[in-house]
Order: sequence, then structure tokens, then C-alpha cells
Amino acid sequence: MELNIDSTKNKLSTSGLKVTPQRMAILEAIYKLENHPTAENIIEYIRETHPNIATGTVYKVLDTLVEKNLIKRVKTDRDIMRYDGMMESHHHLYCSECDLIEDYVDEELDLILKNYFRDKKLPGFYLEDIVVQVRGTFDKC
Amino acid sequence: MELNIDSTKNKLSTSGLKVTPQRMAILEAIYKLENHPTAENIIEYIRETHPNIATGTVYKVLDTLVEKNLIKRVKTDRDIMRYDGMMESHHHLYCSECDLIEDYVDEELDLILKNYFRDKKLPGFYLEDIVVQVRGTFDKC
DNA sequence: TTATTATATGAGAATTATTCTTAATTAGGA
DNA sequence: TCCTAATTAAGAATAATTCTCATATAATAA
Repeated sequence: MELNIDSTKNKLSTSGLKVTPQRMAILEAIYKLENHPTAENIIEYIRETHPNIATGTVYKVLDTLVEKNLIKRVKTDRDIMRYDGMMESHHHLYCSECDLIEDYVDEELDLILKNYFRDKKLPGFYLEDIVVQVRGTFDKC
Repeated sequence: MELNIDSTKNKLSTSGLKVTPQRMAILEAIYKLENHPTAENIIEYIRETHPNIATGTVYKVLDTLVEKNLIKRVKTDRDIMRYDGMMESHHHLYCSECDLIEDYVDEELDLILKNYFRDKKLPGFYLEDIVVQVRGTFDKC
């Protein structure tokens, strides 16, 4: 996770976005908050330092960041929307017991899937990305 | 997809659920409506034959059916909850262009994943199920 | 540095999806 | 058929998200 302020600024301006305190705060909140925060989590966290930020602003900024590929959306079967600051290709471990979603990076798996779908053509479908949802339970839960 | 009325009845009573017209209608709507209908889709469809069904009833019945493993929930990145009447293990093709979600059955892929995760232990995690989300665009879109 | 302008934000109302509450109804067993 | 627990209708309530628009601000050029 990227925690450097200048680099956060850079990400915004490189994406053609104006650098505003709200956007900085929201982006950094996503990097800091573990486990794929909800909009609500983000709002709560940010209000500590930016008490006046409007919820509408947070939702709008989140949309903008997703649009510019600075963050990703994650959704569970049951849950509300959550956000993920890791942009490298990765998968997720979902806990059936609690609401934990853990990032799961596995290059070997990526390679296997890539090879499999390179050979196996899906007729009428242009493949862009593959995300694996691994469901189960963490021992700690 | 199962379209037989007696078998629908059977599914309900086998799951220990009382057979009511509302449950029959909702379950059959899910079988009939292609492409993973939303609660709204289902309500709209059912109102043609059951004009008085309450939205709350539909949501409650859907929850009950999911709980009894008669249907599944499907999520998208952006979308509201959708429902899937296919209970066999399967994956999904998500279209980036439109809101299409297609079922994707691939036993070869299942086998590859099963073998991979049998050998590759995820420490501290008891694996239950693997679902692959394939994102891309359909030619027709 | 300042002025300009397109862009972003705050405030809160509005909307949408879903859940809850309660009284009335009904399915299925006795 | 009768009884009882389960189910439903109706609509109010809630929660998450979006919208509106007047105001404020960041980036750009002078």
C-alpha cells in the first residue's frame, strides 16, 4: 500500500484530476484502512480530520477514483459496496463467518488461468480479466 | 432450468417450506427470467399474475430460498443484488458494456482449480468454494 | 501574483433498495 | 374439519446512495 503523500498527489494529477484535500484524504483513507472499507468506514475515518466533508462528496470522489482506475470496487454476496486500493491483479478470500475480505495474490494461479483461457476460447466473448473468489472460513473466525 | 410445477412444489416441501402460491411464483419467475433477475425484475414479472404480492414478501421469500439453497445470490461490481436459479457449481461471465451476467459452466476449469488448491494450502483458511468471475465484453454488446 | 474558468464541494433533499412491524390469512398436520 | 405455526399484505421505516445547485477552489494563463 502506498502511503506517501507526494505519490498520492501524483496519482491524482497523472489521472487528470485536480488535487483537492478531500480526494487526498479519501485516497489515503483507503490505503490506510485495512480490509476493504465501505463508504461508511471511509466517511467515519475521514471525519476525524475533515469534519465537514459531505457524504455526497465521498461517494462522488469514490466514483471518480474508480473511473480513473485508482481504486477498485469489491462486492460480496450480501454486503454493500467496498473499496480496494490495491490495483495489482489479485483475488479475494471471503470469510463465510464474518465480513472479512482478504486480498489474495497468487501469480502461479494467474499464470494457470491465463494459459487456460488463452487456449480455451469463449465464443462471442472478449476476455478482459479474471478474478477468483475463494470462499471459506479463517481459523480465527 | 426446471420449469415443471410439481418439481417446484417438491423443492419447496423437501426443504421443509410450506408450499404457497407466492413461493411457487417467485421460484418459477427465477427459472423463467433469464440473466439473473433483480428483486425488482421478479416483482414486476410476478405482478402480472399476482397483482397483490407485496414487495416485502418477495424479499422475504428470496431470503428464505437462498437460505434453503434453492437459489443463489449473484453480485456485480456496480449493481444491486441479483438471483440465480442454477444450483450446480458454476462461474459467471460479466459484460463490461452492459449488465449481462451469463452462467459459465466449465468442469475442466473446476478440476484444475480443485487440484491446484488441494496442493496449495492456504494457511489459516478452510476453503469451501471457488467462484471465477470472468470479465469481458460479448461481441453482441 | 492575480484573474479566469472549469471543476469540485457542501448541505441537505430525494431516491432506491431493502427491512421491519403488525394484523390478518393460510397451509398442512391432527 | 379444525388448529396452530408459518406466511403474507400493507405500508412505514431504514440505510445506502444519488442528485441539485449555490458556493468555493485548484489549475492555468496573463
